[in-house]
Amino acid sequence: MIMLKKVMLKKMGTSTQRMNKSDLKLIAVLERTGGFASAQELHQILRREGDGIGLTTVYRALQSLVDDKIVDLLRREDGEAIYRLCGDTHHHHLVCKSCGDTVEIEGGAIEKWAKTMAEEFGFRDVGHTAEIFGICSKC
Amino acid sequence: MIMLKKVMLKKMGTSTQRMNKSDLKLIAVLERTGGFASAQELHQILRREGDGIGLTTVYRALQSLVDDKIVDLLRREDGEAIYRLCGDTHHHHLVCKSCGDTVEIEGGAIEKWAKTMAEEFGFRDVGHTAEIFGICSKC
DNA sequence: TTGGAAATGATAATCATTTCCATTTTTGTG
DNA sequence: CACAAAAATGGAAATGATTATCATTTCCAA
Repeated sequence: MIMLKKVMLKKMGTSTQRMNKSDLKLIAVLERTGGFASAQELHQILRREGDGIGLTTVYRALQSLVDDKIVDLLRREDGEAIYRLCGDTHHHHLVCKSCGDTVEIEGGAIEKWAKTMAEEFGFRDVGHTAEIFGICSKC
Repeated sequence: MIMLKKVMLKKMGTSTQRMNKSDLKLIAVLERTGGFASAQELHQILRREGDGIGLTTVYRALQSLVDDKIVDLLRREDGEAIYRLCGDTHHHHLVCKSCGDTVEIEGGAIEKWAKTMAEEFGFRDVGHTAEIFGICSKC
């Protein structure tokens, strides 16, 4: 798994902490399933496969992966958290409120806007979040 | 209240149902507070003002306003539902990660970006969120 | 081997949101 | 005005995701 290696390197490089077994399991499932999945769903998948991992550990691993920017956290329409492996580039999302379909989009304008605004108000060390949601053409 | 009238007409026009007292109360609070608010917060505000409205009713009224597209439903980062009047020109925030100070900023570039992206991918009925985080000059 | 730190997972707690249901208010009609 | 039907209301309990607690287990360096 090329992706898995890349991800591991990324984490080892940016953090002093090692990646633990649970983190790896979660990454593997997310890779395999491809799309989004909630913590509950990921837990069920692992259980179904005979893994005795606890729900608590799933939440903890996901949280740590999100902190390390290895996994993206988004929200379903009902507010439930859903997770997905990040790509390497910083991107934003266009999410369908109805079917959950997601498109990764360019955010050049946003980067510029964030930078400009931060400068104007004397902020430093800035980051930003930006998401667009609507109804996709299929729905 | 010009806005209030406009909103009422909109509702009466698109629905056979009349707008009830609770709906009006919620709209009034949302107008007054201007920004976003969660159901719990709206309930507290009304209670604080001596209104004995029940939490259930607040949720019901908000749901109905959302159905009638009078109110937008968004999500906080933690998944809690937040509501705002549709058509409000909304602003974005520049938040200091250290002291919590917040500046309301213009988001013209974002609005345009969101619209462009949505069109490009065939999405309709779109909204967006965008926040900038950083360290302010005082910190 | 061993001592301590990190990881784990069952259970309980938390919190927003929904569901249920009995009561109250509103509405239309004679 | 009176009255029955319909709509609205709100308290309490249920639900479901997420988080906190804590005792136990695993890992690893010395």
